[in-house]
Amino acid sequence: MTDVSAVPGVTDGVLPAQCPSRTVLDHVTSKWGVLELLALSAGEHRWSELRRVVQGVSEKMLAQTLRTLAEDGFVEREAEPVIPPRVTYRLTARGRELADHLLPLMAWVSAHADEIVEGGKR
Amino acid sequence: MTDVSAVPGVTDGVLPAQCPSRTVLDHVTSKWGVLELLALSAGEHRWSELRRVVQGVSEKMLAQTLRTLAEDGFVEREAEPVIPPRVTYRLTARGRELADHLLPLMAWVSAHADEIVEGGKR
DNA sequence: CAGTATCCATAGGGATACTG
DNA sequence: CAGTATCCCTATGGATACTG
Repeated sequence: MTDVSAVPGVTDGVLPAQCPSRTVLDHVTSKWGVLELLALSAGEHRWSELRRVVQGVSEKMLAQTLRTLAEDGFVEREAEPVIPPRVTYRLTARGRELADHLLPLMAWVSAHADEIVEGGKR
Repeated sequence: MTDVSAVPGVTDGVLPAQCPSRTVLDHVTSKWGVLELLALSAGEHRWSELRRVVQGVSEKMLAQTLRTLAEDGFVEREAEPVIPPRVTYRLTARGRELADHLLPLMAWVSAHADEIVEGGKR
């Protein structure tokens, strides 16, 4: 069993509705957010690489989620003033901490995904 | 650093677009899904308790996400044929495994949420 | 009590075109 | 190359009413 008490308020209200945790959680668990964090956990990437690596993401969504991840201090953006432009994204220290918690989850999910989707509870 | 290679395809394609992992990941990281799993990780709950404990969730969304979580085999639904009806939800073995990976993440997020939302990267 | 059904608003998100 | 800007559509999700 796990130490549920490590998460505040799990017995009474499960994250009190409008507390900051809800916001951060939404950013972190967003469809494209996780995949981008996952991609960057393997090392820094340029914009065009991320577009390719995070299959299916639109430019709009890539820009949007990268911006919020940067605002939350998970991702660092480095723009070199050259032509053509060259922009690199990498995890910050905080982002790496987060990724350390995200990766085991992702690993577990991708390890069990097949039996889950086809077989249901069997 | 974390062992990125534990997640298949992180260097090439980050979860090959239409592989099952994407689907399961979406269920698991859905806005209400995480909160419900979190709530149930503290112990079994009745429908009405979940409504109250997972603050802000609508009946529609509660029903919908509980159903997909049940289909994925994370949650077990027990309906006792009494009047008034009494339905209890609890984690399955698989659900507990998942929660074990989810809880550390949640704990980290709620521990750091304040500094993240206000201070940005500072 | 534990849902389902219905209606409706809005935001998520895709495609395309344009720019420094 | 690395984005923004725009249009547009659908799915998410809230509120309400109804049922076994």
